[in-house]
Amino acid sequence: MAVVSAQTPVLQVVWFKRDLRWLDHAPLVNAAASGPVLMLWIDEPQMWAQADASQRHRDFALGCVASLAAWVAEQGSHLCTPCGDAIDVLADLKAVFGSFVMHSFEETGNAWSYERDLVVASWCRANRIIWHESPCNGVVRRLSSRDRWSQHWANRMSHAPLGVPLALLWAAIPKNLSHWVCNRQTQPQTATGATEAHALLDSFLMVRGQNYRAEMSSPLTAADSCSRLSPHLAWGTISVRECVHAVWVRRTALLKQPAEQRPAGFLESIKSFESRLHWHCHFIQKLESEPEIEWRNVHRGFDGIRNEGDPCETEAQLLAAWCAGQTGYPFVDACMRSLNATGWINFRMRAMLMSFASYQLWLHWRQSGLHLARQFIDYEPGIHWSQCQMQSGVTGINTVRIYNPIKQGIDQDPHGSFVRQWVPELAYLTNETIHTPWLCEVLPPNYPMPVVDLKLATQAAKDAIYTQKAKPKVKADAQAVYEKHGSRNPSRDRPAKAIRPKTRAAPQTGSAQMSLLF
DNA sequence: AGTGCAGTTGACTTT
DNA sequence: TAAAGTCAACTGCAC
Repeated sequence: MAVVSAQTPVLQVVWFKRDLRWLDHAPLVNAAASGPVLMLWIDEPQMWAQADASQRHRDFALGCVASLAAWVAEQGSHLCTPCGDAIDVLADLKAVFGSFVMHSFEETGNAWSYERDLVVASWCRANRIIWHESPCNGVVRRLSSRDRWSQHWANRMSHAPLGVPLALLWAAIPKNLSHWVCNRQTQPQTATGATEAHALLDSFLMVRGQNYRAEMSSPLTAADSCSRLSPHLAWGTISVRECVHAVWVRRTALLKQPAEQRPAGFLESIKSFESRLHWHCHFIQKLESEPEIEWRNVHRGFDGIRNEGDPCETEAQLLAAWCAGQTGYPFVDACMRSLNATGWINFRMRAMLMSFASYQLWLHWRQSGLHLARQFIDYEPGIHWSQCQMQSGVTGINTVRIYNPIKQGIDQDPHGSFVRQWVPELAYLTNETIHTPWLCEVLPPNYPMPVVDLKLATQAAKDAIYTQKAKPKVKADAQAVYEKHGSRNPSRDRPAKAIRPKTRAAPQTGSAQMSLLF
């Protein structure tokens, strides 16, 4: 066995994955403290070939990589961005450097990335390479119980975000690896990366977020009033902890102002934003604890209620209409077309789109979920698949929420301006008819009739889902899902209601624990 | 002035 | 992050 002298500087490889930043980056700090650092991002063709990946993701990620590369260049080194399988790249590194220590964040990703990390871990073991993985945001690896999860999260957030390493010694990149060096000329010139993330956070907390709470629900206002940090959190150009600490700083500043000078609603909006940062990790934790969430119902008692195989002809047509924004329901179509064009739509509309596909169209969430995954620039596997399952009613622990697209349209887009923008063939209709064009005397040309009857389809979906939910075995098994994944955070629960006088005794609905779910 | 009543509101339950 | 239905309290108004 070779004896490595204490003086031998061992190469420290920082493997960047979905953490394309230099601030609050534990692997970078740890690497810098241990030896000469080589910065690595691997362009993995297999990753981009997965069913949930899209060019849109790649464009965003490459922009962030370019921004990271620019920072590394300013620091006097180079970001290595080889293309290929991680194993092959690591083998090349070993061939050139002999040995190294690798640092990265724990990744909670799709099945492909999970498998890849298992292969990398086993390669590291076989090749005597030490791989240090740092916890990512509030997600806990090998979590034994959900009971104390909120405390875990609070503890993670309580420490100040890490700065740039005080001393950074760069490893020399040998000539035979010079083709790995990121050539920024070939990267897209999108303005993105950590700098943009911090600019968004700042403008949100100082200005745009004042009416976040009130304006996040409508697609007319959400685009400006929401933080728009989601793709940055997904690609790690900013950490959740950086956001949380910025929220605390802003809240302190607001509280210092005399109440009458304080911008109305800002504190409430910031509180709402902070709770969503908590949710962010809460949902990713589900995928971390149960990777099968990506393709299998969390509650197996809902297996088979929808077609899990290849879509039949009717289903394929419904799915295609939904994906293309051609369902005949103007608000659904406007939201989908807007999403397809921009890569983003607000949360409530995402829920409505998913609800429509899952209930009125009765499509399995995996099919519709893949379309959304590819469209969302901010696709975050843990959040996405948890949400898909929730909005399809197959978790067993969440309230069934079936959205009415006509009501949502009237509530969130009362003057039809969002519909007019994205469904121009309906632009000439009046406010009164724009959400129900099939009721017009003369049908709008070039716009489809509803692909399903809303009333009938909604009723059929309710019957099916509630029948399933009411089965004793399904009810009983929901408890196990709750134990594994349910939120124990009481602050997310509705406060206990005061007992109203003169009413009959309120019947107990569900267990005390179940009422803690959101 | 007090009563009857249709319509509204809000809290709560069911699906 | 739902929607629809139920029930009781409340409101405005006519007698």
